[in-house]
Amino acid sequence: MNIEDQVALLMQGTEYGDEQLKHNMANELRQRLIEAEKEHRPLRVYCGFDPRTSDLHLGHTVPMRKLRQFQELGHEVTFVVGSFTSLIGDPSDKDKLRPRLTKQEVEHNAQTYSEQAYKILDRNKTRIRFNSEWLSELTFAELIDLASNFTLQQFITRENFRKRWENGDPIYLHETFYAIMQGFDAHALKTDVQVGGTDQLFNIVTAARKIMTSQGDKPNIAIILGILPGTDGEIKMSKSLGNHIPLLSTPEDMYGKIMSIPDKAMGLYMRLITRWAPSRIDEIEKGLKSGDLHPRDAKMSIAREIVAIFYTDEIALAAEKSFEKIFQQKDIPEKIPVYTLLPDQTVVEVLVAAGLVTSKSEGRRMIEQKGVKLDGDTLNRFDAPFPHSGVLQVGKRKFIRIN
RNA sequence: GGGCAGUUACCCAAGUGGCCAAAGGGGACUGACUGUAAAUCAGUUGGCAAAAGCCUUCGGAGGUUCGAAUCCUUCACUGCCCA
Repeated sequence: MNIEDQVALLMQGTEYGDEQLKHNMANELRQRLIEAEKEHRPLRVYCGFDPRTSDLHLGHTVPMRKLRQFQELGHEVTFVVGSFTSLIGDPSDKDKLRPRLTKQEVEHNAQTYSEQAYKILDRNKTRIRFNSEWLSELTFAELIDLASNFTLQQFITRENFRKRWENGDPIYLHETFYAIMQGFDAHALKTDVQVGGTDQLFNIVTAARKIMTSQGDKPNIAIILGILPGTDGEIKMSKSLGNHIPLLSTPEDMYGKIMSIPDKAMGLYMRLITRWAPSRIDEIEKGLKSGDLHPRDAKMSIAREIVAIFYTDEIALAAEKSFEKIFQQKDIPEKIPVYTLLPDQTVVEVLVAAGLVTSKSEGRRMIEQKGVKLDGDTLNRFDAPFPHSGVLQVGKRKFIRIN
């Protein structure tokens, strides 16, 4: 791929909050690509991951997709596990109990994390490093030297610190070290490019580049990716906000959840998580604008593409068929879980036992709201004995076969 | 170290002795409408119970009271001010 096309692809989905900065980064990226080509070397690209969560969702895959694009263009990708950070423990989220992880836990999480990451990254082309390798070696004197590159004002004017400052939320001194640590990662790896979300803008653009410069390195180029909204289409995808799409969803569920995002979020989904090239995305957006392409069909192709990333093309197609059956023909899907009826179970007991609802009260509510159907007939009595075997539907998307 | 303010359900936030399972908003869920959505409208949103009702919950632990989210003591955490 020629360098201009590489730049276009690699800048796809980036969000710097400042056109000038975006422009500068694109230019630097172009220069660095030219340089690397002359030197017959790939770019060194890295992204850090916090191994604390192991239940990943689509939002976590955004930087991975970007790394994959680099891999496909022949560049060298390092997946850095933020093991050092985890060992220290981050108290900034006071609601969440964030215990220090042991070395074993970090390694275990890193393992499960990377297994999910390999759905996107090319396993053979990915290097995994733990940042405790170099961060644990730093001396206090070295830390002071690194820290002297920054002023408190730089931190306090940062939006996320400023907000907390204004709200009276705690800002711990050591939180400022994270930026320094991240910068040191880039220095230790001598990276050309660093990938991260908009929340990493400061860490990458300001901190990492400054530290690298101070250590005599060429500063790395920041690829800052936009935030993937959740199923509500507005707010950042996050498990705690309940708007996430887990990677471990079933294909049908994943497909359905993607279909439920509002139309306006399609652009970000295409740019941030599909494998599509900029030209293809342009084409779709033109079609949508002119009315030649129905938004529903566009969204269906996005859903199919995303499911195919985590499963296979065949499975994605099957998920699509199943979706069409449920929503367009109002039929039941082909493959659904099975629950075997026990003697004397009432309707609500079956709902709970089959895991369709989390409590009897919720089951009762569902029935009162006419959200429970057996073979298409709405069930009205939750205390009645379960009528007969058949297909039980709860809400729009949950089905189970009752034997 | 001292003084003051604060900690409420998934999140934000009201409530300052009984009418509080706890206002309001957001989110989530269900239904109607649709294109699957969005927007809009209606409803639900601690658990158990058919229901009346019962049980658990307002940072933790004790106490006062017929009765506590609300008063007292103490512990933990947070902020502000002073040192």
